[in-house]
This record gives sequence, C-alpha cells and structure tokens, in this order.
Amino acid sequence: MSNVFKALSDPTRRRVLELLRQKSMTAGELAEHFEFSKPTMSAHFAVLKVAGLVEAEKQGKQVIYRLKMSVLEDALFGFAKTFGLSVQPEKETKS
Amino acid sequence: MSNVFKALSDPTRRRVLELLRQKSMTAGELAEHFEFSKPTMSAHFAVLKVAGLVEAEKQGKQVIYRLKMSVLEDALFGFAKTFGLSVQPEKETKS
DNA sequence: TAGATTATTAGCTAATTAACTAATTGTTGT
DNA sequence: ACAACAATTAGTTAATTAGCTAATAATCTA
Repeated sequence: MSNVFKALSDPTRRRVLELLRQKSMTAGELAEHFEFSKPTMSAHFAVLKVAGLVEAEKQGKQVIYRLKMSVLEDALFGFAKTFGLSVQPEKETKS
Repeated sequence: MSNVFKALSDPTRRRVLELLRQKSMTAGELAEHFEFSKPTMSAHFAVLKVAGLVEAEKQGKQVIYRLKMSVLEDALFGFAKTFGLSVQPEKETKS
C-alpha cells in the first residue's frame, strides 16, 4: 500500500501510468514523452514495478511495460473502503 | 495531488486519518495512539495539513485536528477519473 | 507571577530520493 | 566477430524524509 502511494506521489510516474493506460509501450517509447534522461526514467519504471503497478516483458532488446490496472484498482479500493468510499469502473460514455 | 499521495504514502499518517475519521482529536490524543515522540507526530500532522487533508483549530492550549473528508474524496476522485474509475460514498450498511 | 501542560520549532543524524553521466549488459544485424 | 542499439546498473550529488532530544511558545491554574 505504501509502495503504491509512494509511486503515485510523483507526477512523472502518474503520467507514465496514464500513458500506459492508452497502450503498452517500450521503455524507450515511454521515455520519449519526457525530458529526463533514460536512466532516470528507468528508475521511475522500477519504482512502478516494485509497487506492482506495471509489469515488464522483455522482447528482444526492448522491454515492454504494461499497466496492471487491477492492482491500481485494488489499491485504491482497499484504501477507499477504510473511509467509507467505493471505487468502481466508471459507467461507459457514448462514443 | 502529489502532496496528497505523499501524505498517504506513510502508514502512520494513513492511520492518523483513520483515527480522525472516527472523531476529531487533539494532537496529544492522537499522539497517544502511537509510539513515536510527540515532535515526530507533530511533523506528520504538518504533512497532512500541507496536503490539505486535515485542518487544525487551536482551542486553549490544545489543537484539535479534523479530517477534511471532501479533500480526500476529491483527490481520489480526480485521480481515479483519469483511469476511468469512479469514487463515491459507499452505500449505507444497516446498523 | 510561577509552574505545569500542550504543542511546535530548532537542530541533528541516517536513510532515501531524484536527478545526472559513464559504464555495462544483452540483443540484433552485417 | 563487431558495431549499433535498448535498457539497466554503477556511482555521484543535492535535496528531502523520518526519526530523535532539547528548547521555545502559548496557555491555563494555583
């Protein structure tokens, strides 16, 4: 739980999660969206991985990162429940 | 937003919020629930205050802390929305 | 006014964080 | 085998964090 909130406490990492929500991406592809050095971004990815919020799959020389939505959901849910709040998938909006 | 998640990333502070959810309390009353020194607890309160999650009211020599539930709710909501999740007050359970 | 009480501030330490550059690892293509 | 590429690790730095004790501030009460 602490690891999840720690991970979410940095805006860069929150943005990474948002990007991954759109689609899974390689480390390099993700890094292109930011001005930080690649090693710095790699460290951010590691924090997200420790928190369980993303998973990494090596494909050739690249590493594909995927958002683990259920972990994010469960973490928010578990915390929110303590405060009498519920977290649920939003109702669909018409496209 | 970062300040809120930063505040929530520490288990002691999360516990403080839970306690305040039951009822508002003075700094000393809160501190009794923990083994840390009072200055350490005071620092935790300050972090929560900066995040806007609690408010402090001085009453005589004591300081009463109150949970600002709406701030917590809005922060979770704002974040969750980005990921297609909704946060709402839970349905009442029968007492 | 002096003492007791409540809480915070000051000042310290050890550990962690977020950033960088340089070096390394692992994989692909020639 | 070697060069190029993708990503991470190593090593450094400055800033922040979470804990402590001691000191201070503010308020009450005898």
